[in-house]
Amino acid sequence: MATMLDVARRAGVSVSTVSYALSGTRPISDETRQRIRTAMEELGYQPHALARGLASKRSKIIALVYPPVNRTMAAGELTFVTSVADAARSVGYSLVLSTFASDNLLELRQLAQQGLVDGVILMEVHLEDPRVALLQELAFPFSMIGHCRDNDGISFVDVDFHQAARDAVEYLAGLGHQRLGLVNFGPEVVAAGYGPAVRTQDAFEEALRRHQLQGAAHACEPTPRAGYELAVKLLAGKRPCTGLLTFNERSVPGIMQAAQDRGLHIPDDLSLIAISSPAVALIFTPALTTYDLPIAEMGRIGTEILVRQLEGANQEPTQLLLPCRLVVRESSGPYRPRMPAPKETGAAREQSPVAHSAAEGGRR
Amino acid sequence: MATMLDVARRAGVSVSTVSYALSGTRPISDETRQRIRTAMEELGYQPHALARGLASKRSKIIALVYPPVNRTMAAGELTFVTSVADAARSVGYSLVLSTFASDNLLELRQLAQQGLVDGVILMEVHLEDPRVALLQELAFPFSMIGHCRDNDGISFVDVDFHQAARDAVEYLAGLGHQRLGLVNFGPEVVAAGYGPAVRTQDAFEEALRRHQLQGAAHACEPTPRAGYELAVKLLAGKRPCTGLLTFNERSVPGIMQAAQDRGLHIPDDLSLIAISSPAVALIFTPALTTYDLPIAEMGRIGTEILVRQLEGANQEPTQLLLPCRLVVRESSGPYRPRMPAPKETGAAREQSPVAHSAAEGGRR
DNA sequence: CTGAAAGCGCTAACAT
DNA sequence: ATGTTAGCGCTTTCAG
Repeated sequence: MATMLDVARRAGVSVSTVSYALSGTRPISDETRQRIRTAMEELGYQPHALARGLASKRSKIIALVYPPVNRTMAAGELTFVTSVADAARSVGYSLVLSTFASDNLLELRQLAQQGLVDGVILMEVHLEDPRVALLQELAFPFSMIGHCRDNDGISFVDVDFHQAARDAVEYLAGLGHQRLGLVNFGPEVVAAGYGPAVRTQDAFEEALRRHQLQGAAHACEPTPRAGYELAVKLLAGKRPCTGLLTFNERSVPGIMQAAQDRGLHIPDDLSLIAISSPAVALIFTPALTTYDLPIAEMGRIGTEILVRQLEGANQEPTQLLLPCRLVVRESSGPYRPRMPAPKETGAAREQSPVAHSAAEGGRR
Repeated sequence: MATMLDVARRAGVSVSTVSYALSGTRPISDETRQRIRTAMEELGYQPHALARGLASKRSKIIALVYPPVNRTMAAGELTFVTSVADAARSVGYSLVLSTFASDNLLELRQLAQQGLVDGVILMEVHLEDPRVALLQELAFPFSMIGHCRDNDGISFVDVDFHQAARDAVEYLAGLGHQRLGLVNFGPEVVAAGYGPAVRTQDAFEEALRRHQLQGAAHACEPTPRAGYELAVKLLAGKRPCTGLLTFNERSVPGIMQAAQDRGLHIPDDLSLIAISSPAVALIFTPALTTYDLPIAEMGRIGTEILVRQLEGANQEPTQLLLPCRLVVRESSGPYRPRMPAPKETGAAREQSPVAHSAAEGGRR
């Protein structure tokens, strides 16, 4: 590999001139610049990233800290990573991916102190996140995809789960649904203070109260089986849920299966709404009505706010809550009460609306 | 940040002693080692990755080159990345993720020449892959997840798609299916020589011939809609396909929907087999019979064979074709000919087997 | 507008 | 068993 010294010699200048020509940090005569450029091309010169980093104290590398938990099912997960990688590359940074767990502060400390990366992006953030405390203590630059309870001075981008959950409840209420359910993540995840789980649940319950609707949030492991078992319960009885909201994509197949097994039709008997990536919505039949997560955008913004911190002076932190857009597909619709009908039988369809709408107070 | 010199001073030794104590490259007395260790702890010393890399000419970083194409739908995609990251970390390497396209040789050359990474792992490999030629020309260490037509001297790990496709045909034949279809990727992908697409198709067609079965491979974009449209065609006519194989996960929802719309029951009327990750299999109803892709294993092995190359002397290349295990779930079963029945009607079920089994020659 | 030279923090001969 | 020291390839004062 040709070094900067090789280039300098060939161009008949000093190394520092080459360096300055490369960085543009000081004026170089056109002629010199041209000679240097030529020399570089002839030698196929590539600046050495480590040497540059060592000398300048800035590696131009950032890390994405992506703990192996709570990952959503589908296209979304990789999208986060690639959107960050793309965004980083477009501003001249490399991305290293770190997959250690959220409670592995040792690895995080190492990452921050070994000089490899200039800053990190935290994912899977919890309301109280020990990683944040550590990074602040080390005064190490970081941004978050997600946010904590206390975000003083921290740059982050997150989805507005509160708004999404509230809107979803209102949307369902507007369709005439009176008994709703939130299919959340497992109990430990909520207990651990995983942001999306907690915020969605809080907003859901609050909206329920405000609109005087029946229903509750339910813990559910992120598996089709768990979704099935929960849905079986929620759909049983004479006053089953008719509207379900979930951020737990992996449970959706189970929920759908449970509905089908009970002879319930989506969306006629049950509206199902997911907070999810559009790609996931389409793999289901019927296609899911969703609040679309702007995943790629979050990745991009998370990167940008970190890089701005690294490049610019220490300015104000950027804190961004992105809205989720409601995209109505096939899994949601107006409340159309009827008797649950056994599979492959349409018989009960005609009479039930009356019975139910009377019982429920005859909305619509 | 404390440097090695700080440690040396505090321990009353020279920097080289600290360095050797750290690397274990030469004998250090227990007492000295202990003093050094203490000093490091007291100072919270972390070796500087860039300095170390610059001096030793080995950054202990590898790159995963993951072009943004042909990605499968689900858990699999991130699993590749995380399994590589985990494997790398476990042998003391960091992972940088590069997402430039396969034909972006400029970026690849840069990556290889800027001294940041010691080697790369190539993904989404094509039969003739220009990236391979470039890396060989640069004599830059690499391994592949996937493999080319000519793999002389190259270490790789891949799934044995040939075996999987052949086995799938034989499995379906054994169930009595006579008219099969392969739902492949889009025509450009096959034409471009994307390994899995080509190998699966070749093996499929060959197996069809050997077993004297009807059927063909069909191009299909990786979307539910394309899957739907293709399946509608394949399931139409009086001699529709009764067994379908696909590596194209994204098309599966469409295929299933098409079957359902035609009143076809899976697996009674149609067996559907996917070459896929287990996680994907379970999100469908019925759960997919699959040839399970050992994704995490591939990521791990791909990393290990690269690192072995980097650490060890230049030994023989490792070339590994991993088998896919058939996991029978709910989407495949014996050929049970009957008349296609309209939705929610079971009437035709009883009589059709007779008609069809006569027509097909009465297997079973 | 350009050079010279002192590091950045570490490794690895070369010494002893 | 340990110390000395010359780099690794670049950035960035300090000087002109």
